[in-house]
Amino acid sequence: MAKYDFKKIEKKWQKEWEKLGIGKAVDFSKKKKWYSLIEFPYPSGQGLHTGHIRSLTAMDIVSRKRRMEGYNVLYPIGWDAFGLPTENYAIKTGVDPRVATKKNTETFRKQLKSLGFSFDWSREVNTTDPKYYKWTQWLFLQFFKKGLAYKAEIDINWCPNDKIGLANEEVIAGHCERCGAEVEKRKKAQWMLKITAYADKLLKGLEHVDYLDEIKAQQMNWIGRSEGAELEFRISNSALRMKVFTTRPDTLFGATYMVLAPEHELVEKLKDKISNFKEVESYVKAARKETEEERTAENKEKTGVELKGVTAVNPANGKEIPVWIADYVLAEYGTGAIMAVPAHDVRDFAFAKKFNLPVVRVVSGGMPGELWEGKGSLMNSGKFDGMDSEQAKAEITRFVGGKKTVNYHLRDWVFSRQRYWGEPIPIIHCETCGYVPVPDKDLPVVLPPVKNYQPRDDGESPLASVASFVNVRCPKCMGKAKRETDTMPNWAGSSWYFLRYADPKNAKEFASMKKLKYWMPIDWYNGGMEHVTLHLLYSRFWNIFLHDQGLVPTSEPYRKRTAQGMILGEGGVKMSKSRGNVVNPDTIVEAYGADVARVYEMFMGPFDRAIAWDAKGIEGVKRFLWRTWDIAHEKEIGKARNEKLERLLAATVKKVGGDIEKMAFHTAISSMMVFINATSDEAAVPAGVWSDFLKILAPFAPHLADELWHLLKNKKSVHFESWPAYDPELLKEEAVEVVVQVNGKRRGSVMVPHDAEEEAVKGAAMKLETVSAALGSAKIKKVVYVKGRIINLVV
RNA sequence: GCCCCCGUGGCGGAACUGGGAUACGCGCAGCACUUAGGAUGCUGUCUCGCAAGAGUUAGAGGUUCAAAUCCUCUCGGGGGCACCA
Repeated sequence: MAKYDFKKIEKKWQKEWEKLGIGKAVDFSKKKKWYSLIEFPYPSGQGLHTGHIRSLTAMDIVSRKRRMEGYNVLYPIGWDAFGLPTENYAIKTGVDPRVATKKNTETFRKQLKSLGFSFDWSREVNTTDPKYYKWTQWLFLQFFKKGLAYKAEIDINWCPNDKIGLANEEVIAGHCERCGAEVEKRKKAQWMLKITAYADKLLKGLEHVDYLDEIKAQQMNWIGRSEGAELEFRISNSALRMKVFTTRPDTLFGATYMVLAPEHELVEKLKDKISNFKEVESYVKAARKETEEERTAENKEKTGVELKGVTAVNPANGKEIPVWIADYVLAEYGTGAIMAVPAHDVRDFAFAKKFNLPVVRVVSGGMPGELWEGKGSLMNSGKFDGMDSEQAKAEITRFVGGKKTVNYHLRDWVFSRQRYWGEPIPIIHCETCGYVPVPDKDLPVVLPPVKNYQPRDDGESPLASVASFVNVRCPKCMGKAKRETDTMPNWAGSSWYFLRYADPKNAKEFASMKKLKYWMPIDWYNGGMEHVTLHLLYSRFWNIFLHDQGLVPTSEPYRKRTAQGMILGEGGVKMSKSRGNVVNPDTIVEAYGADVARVYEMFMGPFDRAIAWDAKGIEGVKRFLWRTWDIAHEKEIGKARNEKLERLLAATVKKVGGDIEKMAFHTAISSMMVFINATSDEAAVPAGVWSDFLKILAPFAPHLADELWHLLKNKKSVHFESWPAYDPELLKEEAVEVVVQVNGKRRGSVMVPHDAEEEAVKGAAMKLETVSAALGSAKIKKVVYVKGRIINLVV
C-alpha cells in the first residue's frame, strides 16, 4: 500500500492549486459573488500562531464550500503591518521597520501557504505600502473636509513607558493595553475623528445585520445610548443657569442638591459668589491631577466641596438647594452637572449620607428610609402625586420646560499618535490659512527615514526632528508652513482594508465604485472576540461615513460577523512565551501535515469557545485521516451498491453541509468520523458514495481529498466539483425504532415502518412484555405518538 | 452594579423545533497482532446493583403525556461595560 507521505502530497497540491488559480476571484463574473473575510494578520516577529489557523481554516472551509456551490468567491489576505511591536523592535535594534515588516510578511506568507488556505494571493494588501496608505490618508482627508476630523486640546491618556497617547479604548482599567504601565493625564492638541456624530447610525445599523448576540451587545454597550431629559436650574440672585442631564426627570421633586464636575465652567463664573473659593480651588486642582483610574476606582469614597454662597432653585417646587462640586460627576458626560436625588440614586445616596444632605423620597417602593432605584408611583411631588413614574418622566419634563435628549457613552476617537511607524497625517499647518489638507496630487505623504525611532521626550513624534519633512510651503498661500508630524493609530489601515481588496491595484481611487458594487457587502466576516468592539465599530463608522459621501455602495460593511474562541495552552492557561507553552504551527505541520493541523483545530471543540490545546487530541484526528487514506487504498471502490453506506452518506452530507453554515465544525468532523468508522466494516464502497465523501471532506482536508480524488482516476481537482446533493428519501429509514414509554418512562422499543400510524405502533407496543408489566391492570388514558420517534402511553 | 455567554462521564464535548441523555474524539482496561512500539485492530468503559431494576445533565421549585432543552429563584465559571446621572 502506498504510504501517506503527507509532506510530498501537500506540497504537490499546493503547487498545483497555484497553477490552477483555485483561490482567484473574478471581478464581474456572472456567477453569484461571495465575499469571505478574516481579520488580516499583524505580521509579528513571532510568526503565525495557532489562533490564526483556527480563524483562517474556518473561513477557508466556508469559502471552499461556496466555490463548490457555484459562487465566485473572494477570500483575500493582507497585512495589517503598522504597529508598536515592529516599532519597538526598531527602537531596540535600529532595524528599519520596513525591513522587519518585509521579513515578517515573508515568513507569514510561507506559513499560510503551507497550510493550504485558498486565498486570492493576487489581491494581497499591506497597510505600510505607500500605494496603500496613500488612500488611508486620502480617506482621512474626506473626514477632514466634512468637519469630522478636527484638532482639539484634550486630556490624553499618556503611557509614560511607551511614550504614546492612548485612545480611551486602549486604556484597560487605567493601564496601558500593551505594556501595562499606569496611564497619566496630559494636555495635548490631538487630531480627533467625530465618531459621536455617528452614534445613532452605528446603533441603528445593528438592527439589520447578522452578528452574534454577544457581539451586538458589546457594540451597544460601548455606544451606551441613554434616553433622558435636559432640565434647567436657575441660580439664585444670578442670570446664570445650570443645565443637567437626567434619566429620571420623574424624581425632580426629590432633587435636594446639585453637583457640578470640578472642571465645570460655572465654577470660574461663580467665583465672586463663592465664599470658600480657596477650598474649592484646591479641590479642583486635586481632581485634575487624579488619573482616570483613581477617579473612577470602584467603591471610591465620595468626596466634594460645597460652593458656599451659591444656591440653585429646583424648578419643580421652587426650593433653594445647595450646589456642590464632586469628582463623581464627570465633565465629559451629559452637561457635566447633575441634579442629585439621593433617595433614588446610589451615588447621590452615598454622597448625601456622607455630607448629611436631606433625602426626600418621591417614588414609592422598597423599604422606607432606604434607597429605591425602581419604578413606582409618585409622592411628595405636588400635583403629580400618585402618578406612575414612567408617565411622570414626560409630564414633569414638560411641566418645567425641559426637553427630551439622548446621551451616549461613546467619545470621539483620538486619532493622533506621536509615533514613527504609522501613516503620516496629511495636514499642513499654515499660520495664515490654518490647517490645510495636503492636495490629492501630493499624496501619499511618505513616511521619511529617520535615524532614531524613539519618540522624543517632549512627547512629539520622531518625525518632528526631520527638518526636510516638517518645513514645507502652504499649498494654499505658498507661505512658510509646517507639516503635521503626528501619525495615525494602527486602527486606521484596518478601517477600510476590506474595500481595497475589491480593487487592490487601483492607482486612481481607493477602489472603484463599480467593483465595490460587485463585491460589497462582505457576506461573512470572522475574527477574534478581542476586535468586536473597537475594530468593528471603527470600520463600520468609516464605511457608513463613506456611504454617506456616495463613495461606497452599502451602509453596513458586514452582513454577518462571527468570532472564534481563543486557543489556550495545555491545561487551559493562556499561551505565552514566558509560560513556555506556545505551540508553533510549523512544528505541527512538520509532524502531522497541514490537513491534520486544520482538521484538529476545527475538531477541538465549539468554534466560538476558548479551548485548550491537547497534544493527545491531535493523534485522534491523525488516526481519522490516516484511516481515510487506508480505506481509499485497501477497499474495493467500485460499482457494487451498498444501501447502508448510501443512506449513511446522505445523512453525512446533510449534517456536514448544515454544520459548516452554523460553524459547528467539530460536529461536522465527528459525523465524517462516523462515516469512516462504518466504512471500515465494509469490504467494498460504492464509487459514488466514496466520491461524494471526498467532496465534503475537501474543504476540511483539501490536500488529502484531492490526492484520493485523483486516485479514483479523476482528471480535474476535487475543488472544482459541485457540493454534493443528497436524496432526502434516503434519510428515511425503512424501519425505525420507536421508543415505547409508559408515563414518560422508557419501557422498550419496537421496530416499525417509518410512516407507521399510531394504532399499529400502539398494537406492537402493547405486545412487549416490559410494557404490559408496567401497565399492569391500569387503563390507558392517553396516547402520545410522535411519528418515527416515540410513543408514550399515559395511564 | 448593568449587559451578554455558559454549567452534561476521568477529560474536550454531542443531543434537530421539548421526544431514547452521554454521539465523536481523548484517556483508561482487557484481548489479538507484532522482532519491537507511546504503532495497529477488536471489545468494554456515567453511577448504584450479581441481576431484574433504579438513579443521573450545578442546586431547588414549576409548566408538560414528556425537560439537558421552556419559566422562576439560588450557586458557580467566562467575557464586555462601569461614579455615564
